Amino acid sequence: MRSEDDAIHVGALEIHPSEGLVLAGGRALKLSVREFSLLVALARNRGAIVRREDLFAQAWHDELRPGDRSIDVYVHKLRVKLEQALPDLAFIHTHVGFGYRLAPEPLGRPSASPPFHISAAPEPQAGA
Amino acid sequence: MRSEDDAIHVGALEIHPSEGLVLAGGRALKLSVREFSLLVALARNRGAIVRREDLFAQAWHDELRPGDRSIDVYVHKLRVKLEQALPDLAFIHTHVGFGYRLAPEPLGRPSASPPFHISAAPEPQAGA
DNA sequence: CGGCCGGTTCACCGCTTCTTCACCGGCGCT
DNA sequence: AGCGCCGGTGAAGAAGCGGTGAACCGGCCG
Repeated sequence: MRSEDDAIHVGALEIHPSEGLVLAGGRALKLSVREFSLLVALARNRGAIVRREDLFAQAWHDELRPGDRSIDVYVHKLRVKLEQALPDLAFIHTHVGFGYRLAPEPLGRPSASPPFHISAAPEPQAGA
Repeated sequence: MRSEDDAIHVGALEIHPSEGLVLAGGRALKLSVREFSLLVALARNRGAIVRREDLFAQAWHDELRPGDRSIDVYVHKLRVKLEQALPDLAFIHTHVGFGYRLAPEPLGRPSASPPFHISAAPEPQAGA
């Protein structure tokens, strides 16, 4: 009750950066420190595409070295846990060559009427 | 007796901080002073993740020294007594790297049956 | 005086977490 | 068609953190 002032809401996700707590549909998620940091970094820029370097800087407090795949691994871990908590929504979206974007979108086609429009994003949906 | 104003309810737990009394499913628990203080500290922040330093400050009224494992030991003692009183619920949850959280949750993995209701606004946030 | 009880500290151990590697499929480019 | 870039994913290995039983201590009560 006291910790809602700093909560970030992303769809059914409720993130409390200062507490290390994430509620998914009301249920507490069990995230590791890294997973949580990464989610917070994405959440602070929710709706926008965040570059890998920025994510690493915000979540690892260090500089991303070439060849480091840590972010990919943790994005995957986060996706797994989020999907298991909220199976009907996709939260973390990949923008190849740009970075990741956090937003609650229904599975399947996120393009019926996307609230976002990316100017130069090459959407990989063009079926051959 | 009926000081309900200061009673903290956590699932089947009923905690009376000012009386030193804890009822688990109606039965009184026999807790030591430390155990009780720790439980109260957790209960006052129920649902939230409480850092070890904060728990120690609230329950021991002292500053947690590095390497002090007292909290771990007492969390364990509490878990044993709580589990023996209410075998079907887990109350104290560990969040590695963050702290502990008090909340009644069914054993196993929280999957498709939330222990509590949360009116998480399922906003598809499409409109805009 | 001896036993009991609660609190603290210690030691060991198992699970969790983090990092890195390897492999794969998709895609654009040559 | 072949190649290289990029991200997805599973796994291995090492390190960190927390769980747990027991020893150790001091106070209290019988």
